[in-house]
Formats: sequence, C-alpha cells, structure tokens
Amino acid sequence: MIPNRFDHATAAEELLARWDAAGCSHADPSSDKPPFTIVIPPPNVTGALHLGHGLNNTLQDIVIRQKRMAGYETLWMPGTDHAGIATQAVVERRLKEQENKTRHDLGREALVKRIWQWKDQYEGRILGQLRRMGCSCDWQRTRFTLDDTCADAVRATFFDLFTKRLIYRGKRLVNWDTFLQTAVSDDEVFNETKKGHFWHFRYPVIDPKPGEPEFVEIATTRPETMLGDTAVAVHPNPAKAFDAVDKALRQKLADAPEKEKPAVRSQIKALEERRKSMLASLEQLRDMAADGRRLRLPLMDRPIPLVADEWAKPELGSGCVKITPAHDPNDYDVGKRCDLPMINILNPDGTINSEGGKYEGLPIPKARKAVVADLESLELLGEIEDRDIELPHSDRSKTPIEPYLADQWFVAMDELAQSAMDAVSDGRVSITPARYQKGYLDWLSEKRDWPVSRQLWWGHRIPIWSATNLDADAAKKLMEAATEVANEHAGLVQVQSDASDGDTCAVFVCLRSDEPELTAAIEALGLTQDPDVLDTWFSSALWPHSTLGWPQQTPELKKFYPTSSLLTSRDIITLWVARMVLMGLNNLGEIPFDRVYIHPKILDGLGETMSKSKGNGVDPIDVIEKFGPDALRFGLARLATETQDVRMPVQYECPHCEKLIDQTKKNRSLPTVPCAACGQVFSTQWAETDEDKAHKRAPVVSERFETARNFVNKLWNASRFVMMHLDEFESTSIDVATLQIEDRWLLSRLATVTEEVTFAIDRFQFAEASRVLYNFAWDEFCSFYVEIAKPRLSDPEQRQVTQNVIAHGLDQLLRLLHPVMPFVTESVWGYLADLAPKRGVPEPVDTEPFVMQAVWPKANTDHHDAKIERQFAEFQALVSAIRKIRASQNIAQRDNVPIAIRCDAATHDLLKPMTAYFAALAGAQVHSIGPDVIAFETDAHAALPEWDVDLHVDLEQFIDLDAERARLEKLDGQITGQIAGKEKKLSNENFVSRAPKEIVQQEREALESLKTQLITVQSDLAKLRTKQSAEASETA
RNA sequence: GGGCGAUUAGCUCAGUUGGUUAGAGCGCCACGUUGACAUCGUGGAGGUCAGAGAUUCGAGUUCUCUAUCGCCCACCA
Repeated sequence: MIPNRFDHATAAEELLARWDAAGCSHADPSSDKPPFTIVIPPPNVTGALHLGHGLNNTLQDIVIRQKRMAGYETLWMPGTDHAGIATQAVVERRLKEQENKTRHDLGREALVKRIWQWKDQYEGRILGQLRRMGCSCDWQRTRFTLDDTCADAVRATFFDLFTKRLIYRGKRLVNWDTFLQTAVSDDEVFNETKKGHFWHFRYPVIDPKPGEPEFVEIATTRPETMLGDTAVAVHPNPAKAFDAVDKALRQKLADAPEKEKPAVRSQIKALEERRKSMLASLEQLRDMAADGRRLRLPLMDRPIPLVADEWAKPELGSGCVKITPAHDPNDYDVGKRCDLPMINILNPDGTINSEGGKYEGLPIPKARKAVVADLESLELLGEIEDRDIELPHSDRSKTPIEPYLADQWFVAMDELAQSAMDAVSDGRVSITPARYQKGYLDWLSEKRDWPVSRQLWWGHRIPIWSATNLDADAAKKLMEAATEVANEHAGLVQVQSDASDGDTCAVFVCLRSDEPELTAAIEALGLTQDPDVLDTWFSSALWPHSTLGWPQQTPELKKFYPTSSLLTSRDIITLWVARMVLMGLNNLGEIPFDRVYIHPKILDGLGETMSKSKGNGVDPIDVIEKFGPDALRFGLARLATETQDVRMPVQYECPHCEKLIDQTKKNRSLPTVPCAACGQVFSTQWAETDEDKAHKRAPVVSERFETARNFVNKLWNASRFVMMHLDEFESTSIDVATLQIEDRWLLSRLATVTEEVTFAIDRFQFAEASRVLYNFAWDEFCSFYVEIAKPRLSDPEQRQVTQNVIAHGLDQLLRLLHPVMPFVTESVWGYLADLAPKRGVPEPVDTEPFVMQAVWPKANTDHHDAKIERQFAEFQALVSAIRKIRASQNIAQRDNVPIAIRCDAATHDLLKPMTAYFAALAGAQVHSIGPDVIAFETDAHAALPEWDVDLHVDLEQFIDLDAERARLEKLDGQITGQIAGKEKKLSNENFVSRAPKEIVQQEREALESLKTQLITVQSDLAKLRTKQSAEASETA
C-alpha cells in the first residue's frame, strides 16, 4: 500500500500545490494571533542561488514554520534585490560577448529594458528554487527592491532626508572604474600586489634665496598624476614627528620577541641617521612653506605652493610629498585642509583630459611613460626604485581603479549612525552570536558619511533636478521660480541652493513624486534630473518596512512591523543590517527587528567560499534532485552551529555513471575530467547551453547530504511500520499511570525532547535541534520503542493501547520534525490522518488537516518520570551487554541465547515486565531473574556495577573459548588501567585535601566498584583458563 | 597594522558552568538480515584534543605566547 521508499519528487510537487491551495503560508493582517515576521535577505537577481542561500533560507523557514505552529500569525516576506552594479555588469558583459555592443550603443532606456528581462528570468529561477526548498514564504506579497512599492519608499525616504538636510552634495573622490566607466564603492574594490616602480622627481624652487635648495625631491608610484599636482607638502614639525616614530619603535623593541629585536634596533639606528642628515633641511623647507614659497611644477609650468601638513612623513621617502587632491584620497584631505585647488586630469574613460596639457588624450600607461621620459630629458628625474605596489582593482571589471573627483550625493551619518549604535548597545536589537556586535558598533562608530550616488543606469534614479554653474542672480531667480512650483505642490517639492562650488551657484530640487506634470513643471525651469542612481543598499535598507507598504499606513505595516528576527550572513552586517536599523529608526521611529542571527558561511572542501566562477557553487536544486528537499534542509540545519565557517566538500556527479568524484583544486581548473569509475569524460564548467558542449556537465553535489537522506528514509519507514499496524485503530482515553514502562518512558522522553527542541530553535541552535531530533527519532523511537511495540501490536490484549501510544508518538515526532523536514512529515501526516484521525495521549483529539498548521507540541511535564528513564537506561545497558557478548561469540541472530540476570528484589520488580523484550532487542531468552540466580555451566559474565546487576549468558551451544578469553582479557586490561588512574589520583595528597568532598567521595566509590569488577572478571578468567587447559589435556 | 574566528578520529563536526580513560555521522574492519528500513542491524578498530608555557588537587574546556588557516576593517607618496 505505502511504498517502501519516500518518493520526494512526487510528494513535494503535490504538497506544494496543496499548501498553496489552502493558503498555508499566507499571512492575515486582521488576525488576532500575535505577529511573527521575517523579511528575507533578498537574493541578488544576478544569478541562481547556491548552498549559502540554501542554508540561509532553510533556517528562516525552520523558524517561521515553528512559530506558525506555535500559534503566531507568521509572515515570511519574500523578494529579490536589483543589485545595481552586479546586475548591470552581468548584462553588459553578455551584451559584449554576444553582440559585441556596449551600453552606449544601446542607450539608457534600452539597456534598462534588457536588465528587466534578465531580472524576470532570474527572479523566476530564484523564487522557484526557494519554493522547491519548501520555503513557506507569503508568495502573494513577493517584492522586488525596484518595484513601485519599494520605489515609493525610496522616494519618501530620500525626500525626507533631503528636507532634513541629511542629504548633501559634495565633490568627493570615488573609485573610478575606467572600464565600466562608473564609480564603484569601497566594498567593491580589492587590492592586488603588482610589481611597480617608485620614481623620484625634482621640482624646482622658484627664485631660491641664498642657502635654500634649488630643488625639492618627491617620489611617486604614479608619475602621471603629477600633472594634477597642486602642492608639495612637508611636515610642520619634523623634529616632533621623528620623536614620535622613535618612541613607537622603542616600544616595539620592548615588546618584540628576542629574535626580532636586532631588526628593530637597526630600524631605530636608521631613523637616527636619517634624522641627523635630514632634519635641518626639512625644517628649512617647513620654514619656506610658512614663508609662502612656491615651486614650479615641471611639464605644466605651473607654480604650486609648498605647504606644511602632517600627512608628509619625515621618516618616509624624501620627507616631502606631492599633493594631487583630485586623484588620491589622502591628498584630497590635505587639499581640503590647505584649501588647495583640485585639478581633475582624467576623462571618464581613463585618458588624460585637457587639464593635462600636451598629454591630453593619452591613456594612463602611455601618459606615465611620456611624463617620465620628459622629466628625464629635463634632468629632473632621480632614482627609480623597484617596488611591490598594492593596486586597487574593481571587483566587477577586474581592472585598476583610478581615484577620481566627482559630484556625489551623501547621507550624513552622524545622528543616524548613533541611533543604530544605541539600538544595539542598549539591547533593543540583539545580535547572535554576540561576538558580531563588535564589528557592527566599530563600523558605525566611524560615522563616515554614506556616498549614495552610483554612476549607473540600473537602480532608483536620484530624485533631484539641478542647475549648476549659475551666477548669483540667475540662481536667485531660479530659486524663486522653483519655490513657486513648490508652493503649488505642497509637500512634494523641496528646493535648496548651494554655493560651495567655487564662485558659481547651484539650485537643487528634490521631488517626492514622479507625476509627469510635476516633473514637467520643474524641467520647464531649465532644471535637469541627476543621471545617477542610488546605491543598492539604499533601497535594501528600507526592506523591512518598504515591503509592508510604507509610507502608506497599510494593515500589513501596522500588524507586522517591527519584524521579529533577521537571519543573515556575516558579510553584510554593516552594509545591510546596520543600515536597516538606522533607516527603520528614521522612517518609523522603531527598530526594524529585535533579534539578528548570523549563521555560518559554507566553504567548499578546500576552505574556499562557493562561487559560480570557481565552479564550486552547489545549486540546491541539484541536491534536491539527488537527495530530496528534506535531506537538503536537514543536512544544512545540522551545520548551523555557532562557528563562523563550515566546510562542505563537494563532488562532481559523473553524468554517465552517477559516481561521485571529489572536487580538487586540480580538477576544478580543468575544463573536462575523466570519470574515475567509467572513464568517460565530463565537463566541470557551467555552460550557457549544455547542448553546445561536447561533454555533459557534471552536477556539483556533496555526499554530506547522504546521512540526512538516510534519516528521511528511516523516518519514512518507521512511519510505514506504524501505519501498517494501525488498521482498526480506535482512539481511546488513556490513564497514563496504567501504561507499561516503555510507554511511559516514551512519553517522558517526548516531554524532554519537546523542551529541548523548542529551546534550541528559539535560540537559533539549529544544529542542536537537529541532533536532538535525529537521536531521539532513530535511537529511541525506532530502535527501542518500535522494536518493543512489535510483539505488543500482535497481542490482542495490548494492541489497542499500543496503537494509541505509538500513533501519538509518531504524531508528536512529525510535529517536532516538521519545521526541518516539511515534506516527509506532511506526507506521513496525510496517511496517518486516514488511519487515525483522532489521536493523542491522554485524550484523543481531532487533528489538523496539515501538520504545517498543527499545534506545536507543548512539553507535558506530567509525563516526566526520572525513575522510569533510569529504569529504561538500565534495560538498555543490559541489551547492550548481551549484544556485545553475542558479537564476541559470533552468535547468529536467529539463535536465541538463554540469560540470567542477578539483581536485587526492587530491580527485579522493575525489569520483570520487560523480560519479554530481550528477545526482540537482543535475541535473548530470560531464563531467570532475581537476587539468587546461578551462573550457567558455560557462562559469559558481565557486571553492571552502576545498577548492582550481573548478567549471565549461557554459551553452552555457542562457546568459543578463545573468543571469550579475548573478551575477558580485554576487559581486564581496561579495568586495570582505570584502577591505576584512580589510585594515582587518590594517592595524591593535594587532590584528597583540596578537591570538593563529593568529588573525592565519587572517585573512591568508583574505585571500589572497579575493584569489585576486576575481581569478578579475573575469577571468570581463571575459571575459563582452567577449563581450557582441561580441554587441552583431554584432547591430548 | 587593528579586530574576529578556527585548529578534537582518515573526512565533516559536537563537546554545557574545569571533575570517570573525549563523542556523533560518514568512511574502514568483522558479523548479520524474508517481517518498517541493505537508504538496514549489531559489534569493533581508530584521538599526545595544533605546539609551548601558566593557573589549578584536576585543563579539550581558563589565561599567555607560537604556528597554520580563514574572514572583516584600516593603510600603503
């Protein structure tokens, strides 16, 4: 009737449809139940999900399913993120590869249209992956960070911040990607060490006075930037600077381990010499700077000032530093401090612009060569050192970054950051594991303003219209006109002017709405919209409330905000979590969630993060197809410990013979690999279309899920067994006190397990919850309870009560396992409902149509029974002892062995009802039990001192004397070793006098017990030896 | 340079406030299986808890240092 393997593919498809039809995961804002909300960390629409997302979403689903069952009105808000740069870069790359076009060939509108198509395709794929994993999101509410609802939240937020003057425009250095022609954020920059040079130049001093140097020497790794130099800096107090470095070095010397001291000493010595030789000239330069002396910038023939600034480090290079404010972050700061002009010498494409004089039009490498050559011919070139240089690269295009001065919009972070820090410091928002709080607080405490402009086409367009380079008069008129429009559209237009840009003025208008009429009115005044879009994180930061309809006061927002828990990965604690907190506080005055859980990161077998480009990314769908969705989820949940990384060795599954081949650094980099089993070749790379490839691609999977798949099957088969014995089921009320010991043991254990699992899930201890469930289901429910139930189910006297208890046990187990393994539990639940629609101990009740909507078990503390658990442990110990003896004697399972159990009268009473079960569990027939049993003629003896019980197994028909002797000798060795350890400990005067009394007493008792055991074992051994030698002489 | 984390069986990981000779799953070995389950059962082998030191009667567990690996942040004329 019921198949002996769980067909997860068919079941999943059917269950998903039934859950949908019943609206199981739909959240009702008008519900009376308390709310529980999770917003999904929206996956980027850049590509498909991998196992990292698999873990993240599995954990969220476990929490949401458990809370749903526990009586909350749960909302799991799904959606995806437009991921500005990443998505645009992917689409542009394809455009280049497939059509050899750039975005400029297409134009803004057409490119954005293409990206929408891409988004539709991947959003569908991502949501499909989540669905197949069983994620119980409220799909009807699916949002996208760029959809109209989110767009309105972005507009409202931007308008608000602009009105509060928390958004401002400034010229700032950006990391310019000359290939993509866009600014990239610091987070999207990585450093790469390249071999480079350190060029020394001499800049002539203009009209040196007698005694003054004719040249000032500077050094640079980027010669072409000298075209934009606007100063040379020297330290304002070189002597003090030398002192500070000297002090730092001496401290280092004191702290350094002995073997490093010589190196530090020589550094100190070098510094002293340097000071001796350079201090005077640096102080002279400093004085010249104070005197307003200037240098002549070679090639450009431009006078530039000598300035005093602490950025110039006397201990480095020549002690002087050229200042290029428009192309270096530190120089930019100097430029600000010293009020220097900022000359941008680059075009967006990375060529030199008209500010670069005769070098105009040259790309950077050529300009660099030309500058060096020209300086050499002017005899202004000094030494050229070889040097390794850390060069910033764009993570997107993998090309070098050029620091570049551009107009950018910023969010002032001071107060916002403080509010987000307070929320965590005072505990309104908790972060688990707690160690991640530090990073969050440290990052926010810098309170660096947030640059939100991105020179992209894919994203929320900045809702600012501006006119720049106006004279004061024009600006005033424009302000008046714009203000008039603002008055006509109250609350929708905010006008500001700005005179920071040199002598010219600018007018900025922020529009709250994108009504065409309003836009037209503003554009009619000659204002144009900023071409840039907002940083992706700006819209992500609003996610917990934008998805609920804010700024509209929707029923959803009222019911489900603030949300409850956020589960995410550690790399976006600052970029995302912190910003959600501060935006939630700004927009609603309330924190967005009260608990944040950071889960570990999944690495491959080589300890590297998974990614498509490395080829080690595992698609959850591949795992689902091989092992099933429940196995995927259980396998992932048991990895979610408090550690920060977990390793998941991955394998290729040969597409020809399905053999798994370990992925290694070597085969990963090869395009094709021969299968170790069948010899046929498969491809290891992702291809756009498999048909195009000569070789079939091997899916990447991991056998880590095998255990989980086996567990699903175990549960399925145990359920199958139960249901095969539920015919003619009749539910009855049960007086627990009248139940047999094994029933009460099961109920007691269920109470404990329920407590443990509930506690663990609430604390985000997913691995612990999984472990507890696995052990209980397999080792207790299956291996003991079901085995014991077998004979009882065929006993007419006991059948009905056993059916009721076992149905209840399965029922509770299904509920507890449901959040982790929704499909198999729901499937079994359906079968069980047909057989036992009304069930439960002590009172049967009607059960819910879906386990997904069933009530989460409440630990029944009345069922706790320490005595019975102990009694059962004793029984289990006896079973285990019999099994060991049987195994050492190689006794076939079909053969029953007679046993005798010596125990006191009380134990006898407890064990008596269970004697029948020794047959099912240990293949043993209880011959006698009680205080006075006698050993068998051919006897194997095991002592269980913990309970004062002796086990005797009759080996008459089976005896293998050598094996028995080996068993006893091994036991002898083990006990002797333990005794030695204890005696050593107890003979230690310090231990006896200082350790707590109860510990010492415990040790003494343990020692006594061991000694008794040893005597027994040794006497058994002696008997055996006598017997053996007797037999030997007989044979002889 | 600053910070965080990891190092326990061949592999992947547990190990509560310090207290019997350190556990699980997989893999390995032996035996077994017609009755829910070979996606199974029973038993076994396998560990100087990265290294050194300190605290303690007692350290996988606390502290210091070292090594290796990983991540985050900052900086580098």
